[in-house]
Amino acid sequence: MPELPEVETVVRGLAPELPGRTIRWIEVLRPDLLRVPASVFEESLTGCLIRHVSRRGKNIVITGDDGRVLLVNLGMTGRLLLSSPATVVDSAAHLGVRFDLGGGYELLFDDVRRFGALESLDPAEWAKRELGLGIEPLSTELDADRLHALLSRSKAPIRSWLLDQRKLAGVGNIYANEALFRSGIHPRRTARSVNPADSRRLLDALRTVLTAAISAGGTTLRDYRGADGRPGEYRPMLRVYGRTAEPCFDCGSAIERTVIANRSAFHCPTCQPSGLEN
DNA sequence: AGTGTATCCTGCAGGC
DNA sequence: TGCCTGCAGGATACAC
Repeated sequence: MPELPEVETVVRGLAPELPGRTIRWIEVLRPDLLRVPASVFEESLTGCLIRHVSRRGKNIVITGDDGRVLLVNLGMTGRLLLSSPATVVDSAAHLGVRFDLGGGYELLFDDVRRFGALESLDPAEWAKRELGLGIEPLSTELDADRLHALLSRSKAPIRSWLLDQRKLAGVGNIYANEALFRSGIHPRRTARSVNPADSRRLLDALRTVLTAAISAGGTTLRDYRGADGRPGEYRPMLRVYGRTAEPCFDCGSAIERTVIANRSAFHCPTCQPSGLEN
């Protein structure tokens, strides 16, 4: 599911509500969402005073007063919902973990497919984990030159490169395909074939798409919801993702679906030449 | 070392 | 109606 804009939307929904609240108790209904025994998870977080909510890549980072981090990855179908006295959530059909925050507030992790994960990390573990994540695409530390330098080291298909969280953190299949369309780059071209001018356009396209999607509250294909339970509204703005055989908005050619590394890729055969024609 | 493939899991759409 | 196949916003253990 959830890529950077969706996770950012969840974080923005939780950030005004969670800090200052304490995790009173935790109920684990689906232990396979954790990487440690439920008792260990519960013990490490019960009593934790929440200080801060942020995002790193596709991860929701909930930091406690002692620096401990509750790291939430939504996987494909995960939802992190805030139930409050004013807005009671009763739609969690696949509830996995429930955090009681007192005062009628509950943080609910709901996940149909259970590809999501919740982890409790001490500051050192979190610092180590974060080192493994690539640069944030919206960070000012990333510019076209740096992106080009990173791309030039890989002969992986550019679509695969964009999905690799160790290189760039937060981009998933929807926005990778959308950004490649907008920058006129065929998804199967090698990363190192992307020249400086391409890199400039790709970075601009990534930022345009991610920023617009955040403004729309993300893209809901089926399962995604914000912390308030509302779907995202970016779907109608998608230009290639899920539009197999439909006309390209720019040139009218039929959008093609191919498979790269076991995952669908969508592109316009006219607007995104493979570079292998001649 | 750096890639692509297969797998985890459930639900839904489409074909017959 | 019902069965079957394929497909889905992700991450990761493997084989090459």
